[in-house]
Amino acid sequence: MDLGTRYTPEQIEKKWYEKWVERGYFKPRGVGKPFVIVIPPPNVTGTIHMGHALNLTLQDILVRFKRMQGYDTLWVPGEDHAGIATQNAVEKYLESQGKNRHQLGKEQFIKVVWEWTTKYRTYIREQIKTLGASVDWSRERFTLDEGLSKAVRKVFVELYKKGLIYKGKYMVNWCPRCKTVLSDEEVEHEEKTSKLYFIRYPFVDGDGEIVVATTRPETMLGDTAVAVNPSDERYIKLIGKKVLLPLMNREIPVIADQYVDPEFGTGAVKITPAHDPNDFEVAQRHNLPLVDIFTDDAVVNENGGKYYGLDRYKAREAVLKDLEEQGYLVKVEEISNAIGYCYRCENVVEPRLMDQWFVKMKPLSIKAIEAVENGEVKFVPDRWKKVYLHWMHNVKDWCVSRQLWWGHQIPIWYCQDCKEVIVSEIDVTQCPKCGSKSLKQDEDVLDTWFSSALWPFSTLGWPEETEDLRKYYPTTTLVTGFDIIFFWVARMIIMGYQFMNEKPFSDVYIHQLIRDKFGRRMSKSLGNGIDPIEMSSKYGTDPVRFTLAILAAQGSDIKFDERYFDTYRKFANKIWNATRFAVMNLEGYENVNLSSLSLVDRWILSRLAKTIKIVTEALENYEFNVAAKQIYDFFWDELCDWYIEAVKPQLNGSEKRRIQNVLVKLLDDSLRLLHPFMPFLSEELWQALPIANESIVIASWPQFDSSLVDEDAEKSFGRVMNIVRGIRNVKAELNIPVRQPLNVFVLGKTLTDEEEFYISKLAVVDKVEYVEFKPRKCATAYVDEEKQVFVDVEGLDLQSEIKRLEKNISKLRDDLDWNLKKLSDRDFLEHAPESVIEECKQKIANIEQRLKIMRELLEDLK
RNA sequence: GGGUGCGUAGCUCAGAGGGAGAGCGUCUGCCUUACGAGCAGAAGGUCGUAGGUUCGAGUCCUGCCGCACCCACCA
Repeated sequence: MDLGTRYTPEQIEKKWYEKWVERGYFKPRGVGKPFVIVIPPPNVTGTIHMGHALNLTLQDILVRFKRMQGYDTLWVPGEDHAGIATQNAVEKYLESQGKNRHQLGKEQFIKVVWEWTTKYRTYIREQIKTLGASVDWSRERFTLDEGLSKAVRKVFVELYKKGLIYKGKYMVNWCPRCKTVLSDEEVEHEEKTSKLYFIRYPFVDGDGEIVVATTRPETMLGDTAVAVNPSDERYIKLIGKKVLLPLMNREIPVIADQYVDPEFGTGAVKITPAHDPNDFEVAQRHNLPLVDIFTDDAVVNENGGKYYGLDRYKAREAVLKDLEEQGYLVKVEEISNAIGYCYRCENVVEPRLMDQWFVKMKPLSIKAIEAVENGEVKFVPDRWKKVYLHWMHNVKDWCVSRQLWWGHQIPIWYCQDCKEVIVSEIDVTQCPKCGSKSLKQDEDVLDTWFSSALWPFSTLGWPEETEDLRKYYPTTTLVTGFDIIFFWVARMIIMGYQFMNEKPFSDVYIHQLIRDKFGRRMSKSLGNGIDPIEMSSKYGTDPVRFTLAILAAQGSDIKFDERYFDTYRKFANKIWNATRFAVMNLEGYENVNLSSLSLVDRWILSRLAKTIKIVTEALENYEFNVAAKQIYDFFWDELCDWYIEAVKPQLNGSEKRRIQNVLVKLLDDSLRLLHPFMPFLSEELWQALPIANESIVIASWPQFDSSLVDEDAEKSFGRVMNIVRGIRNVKAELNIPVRQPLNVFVLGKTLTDEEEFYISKLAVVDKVEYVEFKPRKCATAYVDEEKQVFVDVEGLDLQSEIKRLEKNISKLRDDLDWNLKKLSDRDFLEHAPESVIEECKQKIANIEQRLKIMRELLEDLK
C-alpha cells in the first residue's frame, strides 16, 4: 500500500464504515460474555451536537474495546420521537410556511411530523455513521415504532390495573406556549430579581386595611382570601374579618394558616387558589372557592372583570396602573425569587389546576433505591449516586399526560353512554359494560420520557419474549450526561425492576456536559455551538473522537475550544507518518519470532507492555482520558522520538530483520490500542502492515505480557536518554548546531557498547573516548555516581560553563539539603516506612557523590 | 434554604499522601534517511486563602473568599 506524506482523513474515512457494516462486524457474535449498550436515543428534532458526539464516542470506545476483548457485543441504536420538542420544531417549520397545526388538523399534522421524523432519522443515522459508531443497524428502534408502542400500552395498562397510574385534579405546570402540562422535571427554575408589590386590602367595615405582598399582582383577580399566621400577634384580632378585594369589589375573608411566614413581606398573604400550589393547599384546608382567571394561553378570562382578554403581563401592567391610581399600591421592593420556565420553549410556566394522569412513584421507587444503595446498579463517578438517591427519596408523582398530538396516545377509552372508563392494550370499539359503540379515546398523549423509560427492554423486543431479550437483558453499561439522570436514568431503573424484575444495566457512566470556551452551555440561541460533523470534515473524525476522549476526565463539564482538535489531528498525522516510515522500510519482511533483542528493543517492548496494561485498566475503569493520554505519550514520545530515532541508523544493516519485526509488533499493538479511539486511521494503517488480516475491528485486544517487562533495559536506556539530553543541552546552550558531531569523553565505569552506540547516534557524537582523568576545557554533559560525560567544545567559553555548573550545583545542593533535613528528623525516621527512608538515603549518597564531582569540576575550571 | 463540583504555568486542563505534569502560547536553534501538522533545547508555578491532621499535604479535614451547577412550594 502506498501511504502519502500526509494524513488525509476524508480519503480514509469514507471507505471503511460501509465495509464494516456489510461484513456484519457490528452485530453480536452470539458467543462469549455479552456486553450490551443501548444508545441514548437522539431526538428527531434536528442534528447531532457536540454532546452527542462525546456520548457516542465514549460508547463506541467501550464497545470496540470489548469487541476486541472477545465479548459478545451489542450496541442498539435508535431515535426518540421527543414529544414536545419535535412538535415544537414542526410547528415552527409550519409557521415559516405561514401555517399552523390547527389549520392542518390533527391527522394531517401528525402526517407532517412523520415525514419530518423520517427525514431527520435519516440525517441522524448518517451523522452517527460519520462518527464511526459501531452500532448494530439491524436492530435500530424508534420510540414510536410498533413494537415500542405495544410496550408502552402494556406498561400503562399494567400500572393502571395495579393502581399505580391514576387520573386526578391537581396543581400542575402549564406551558401557555406549548399548551400542555409538564412534569416537575420539565420546569427549569431560574433565580431572578423580581418586584414585590405591597397592596392595600381595605376591610369591608371600613375599619382600616391589611397590606399583602405579592410578586404577581395580576393574580389578585382570582383571590379568595387573605391569610396570616395564627400566632402572629399583629393580625390575631383581624382573623375572620372580611376585606374588599380592590379592583374586583369582591368580599374575601382573612383566614389563619400555618403556611404563612410572619417574617416575610407584611406577614399577610393573598390567596389565589387556582394559580399557586401553596395557595391551593391553603384553600383546600379552608374550603375556599377557586377562581380560575386564565385561559390556556395565559390570557385573562371572563373571571377577570375588566381585564378580560389581556395576557398575563399586560394584565399585570393594567392592574398595577389601576392599583396605583386608586391608591392601593403601598410600595414596591426588589426581591430575588425562582421563576419556572418550560425546558422546551423557555416561556414562564403557569401553575394551573387540572385533571391529569399521574404515575404513583413512591411504591415504584423502593426497588430503584435499594438497587443503587446496594450497588447492583453502579454510578461512575459515584458521586452521582447521591444525586440520584436524593431525588428518588423525595420523588413525587409523575404527571405523564400531555396535551400534544405527537406521541403515544393514552390507551383509555370513555364510554359516551354509560361513562365507563376502559383501559386496554388494543383499540376498543365497543363498551364492555353497556355495549355502546360510542367510545372516545383519551385525547392526551404520554410524556415522551414514558417510552424512554422502557428503552433498555423495549428495544430488545419486550413484551415479546425474544431471543435478544433473553440473551442481552440486562444491558451492561449506560453512558449518558447528568442532565438526564432524573428524566431518564431514574425512570429506566424503576421500569426495569417493575417489568423485567431486574436492573436495566449494571453501570451508569455519567460523562460531562460540553460547554463553550467561556463555560456557557452550547445553544442555538447563543450561536456558540460547535457542530461535530463540521469538525469531523475539517479535522477528521478520528482526531475529533480522540480529542473528546482525552478531555473526558471525570469532572462535571468540558470547556471546549476548537483548537483542541488541531493538537490531535497532528497526533493522527504523527501516527500516519510513523507507520509510513515503518512500511517504507519493510522490504522483504518475514514474520519471524522476536529474538536476540537489542537494548532499545527491550526498552520499547517493556514500555509497550506497560502501556497495554495501563490502557486496558483505564478503559475498564472508564478513565478514557488516562487511556488516551497513555497512548499519546507512548506513541509520540517513546515510540517516535526515541525508538524510531534510535533504530534509524541500523535500518540498512544486518539488524534490519530484527528491527522490522519489532517495529511491526509495536505498530500492530499500538494500532490495536488506538482502534477504539481512532477506528478509521487504525484500520487504514493496520491494513498496510504485513501481519494484517481481515479487519482490525475484529482483531484481538493486546494482552499484557509480563515477560516483556524489562527493568534493566528501562534503566539502561533511561541513562542513555539522560546522557543524550545532556549532550544536546550542552550544544543548545553553547550555541553548537545539533548536527555538528563532537567528541565526547567518558570518565568512570565505561558504557556498554550498545549504550555508546545509541548515545553516539542520538546525540550526534563523532567519537566516544574513555579517559582516566577529567579532560580539560570540556563542557559537562552528564554526571552521576558511576559515569561522567563531557563534551569536547572547541573554544569553550569558560565563564558560561562555570555558570552552567554553578547553576547545577546550586540545584543539587538544594536537593541535598532537603533530603538531609528529612533524614535528620527523628519523627521521620520513626514513622516513615522503611522504603521511603531507604530511598532518601540512596538519594543523599547519590547527590553527595555527584556534588563532589561537580565541585571538583568547577574548581578545575577556575 | 439545602447539596455538588471547581479554583494547579500566560490560556485550557490532567494529577489525589513521599520534593509539580501535558497541550496550546512564548523564547533559542534546526532542510536531521517518516512527519515544519516536524525535530532539539529553554523560560515559566510559595497548586485560591487561613488553620488543622500527618514524620510528610496540590493530594485528607475544617473555616473563609471566588466561580459554576443541581435540588427546594416562602408569597
